[in-house]
Amino acid sequence: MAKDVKPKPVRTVEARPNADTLVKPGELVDLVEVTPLTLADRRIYNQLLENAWDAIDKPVTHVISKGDLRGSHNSNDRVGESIERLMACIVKVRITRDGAPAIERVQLLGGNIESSRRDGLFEYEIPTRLRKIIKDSTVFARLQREVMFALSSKYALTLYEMIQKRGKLRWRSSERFSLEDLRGILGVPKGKLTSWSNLKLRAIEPALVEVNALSDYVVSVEPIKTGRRVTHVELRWWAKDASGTATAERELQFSKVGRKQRTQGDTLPARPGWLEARGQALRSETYETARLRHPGFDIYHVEGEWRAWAKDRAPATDPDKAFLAFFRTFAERNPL
DNA sequence: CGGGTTTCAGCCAGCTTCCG
DNA sequence: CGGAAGCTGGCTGAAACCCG
Repeated sequence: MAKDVKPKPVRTVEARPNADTLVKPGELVDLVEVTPLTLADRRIYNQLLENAWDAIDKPVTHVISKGDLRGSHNSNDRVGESIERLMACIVKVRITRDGAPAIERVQLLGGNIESSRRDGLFEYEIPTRLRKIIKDSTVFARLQREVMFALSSKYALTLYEMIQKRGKLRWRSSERFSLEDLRGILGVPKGKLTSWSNLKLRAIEPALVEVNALSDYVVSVEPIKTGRRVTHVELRWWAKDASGTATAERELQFSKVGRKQRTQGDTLPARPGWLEARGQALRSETYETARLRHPGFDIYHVEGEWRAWAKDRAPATDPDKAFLAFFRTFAERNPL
């Protein structure tokens, strides 16, 4: 550890959870490789981290009631299985050490004791090396517990964590991943979802729908091709405006029954790839406005028409307004 | 023809209901 | 009350289908 450190950036350890949020080290989100964990496992692990947070940097044994861990399941039987999976899980963590990239390997969970009483306590330790990772964190994610518990797809939680972490990074709002990295980060088991189409359909899209509906960020994933093959994706995100955040909060109050219908009806489909090739996406509010003003129209089709129309003209000073103006005339000329 | 998308049926986890 | 059985919906790979 270098002694002559410059002014330190915010460190994960300095961020304390409050009633509504819990904090998870940013580095843990970028799992390069992980043995498959279920959604319940991840939730339990986050609970354990939060519970230990006040003394996370000390070599002590933490204690939590098993009742707090079992979530909605009406017995403790699965807690033990989750704990075993967590202990067996060895993660490779991509870190920066003295400016150079490095890979660190560590178990998620140290030794522990599970009392056999039904309402018993669970004692556990955070591995030393993991504590060090937490201490060295320069990026942190603030996880809203309510959102975390509402997410139902196992990939949605991971995606949400990624965005929470990256959302704090003001100086960028997109990042490129190779498909292989993305599978690793999302925790897709080895050998599963090997084709892009299946990966998109089964992992990415369900996760996007949920995260967009329930978090305070809007997220999109665009495929990037090398030749004809999709080899990378561009992950973009931006903060929702106030009304979007309010909608997400309101949705969290509802039962999750029927959420699928509501969120799907409420979320714009992803911008198709062929449009991407013809110009940069407009602001999300613009699409939202267009959708509200002209319900029933295929927004991306109209955008295509607009791009074709505008191709030979001087670029508009305000493309968003120009598009909305074009949309109005288009809707008048082509009533549904 | 290569590659992406849609559809299908099997499988499994989680939840609810039933029964002792 | 606790466990077993049954149900439901999501996840999955494969195969059919579609497109440039």
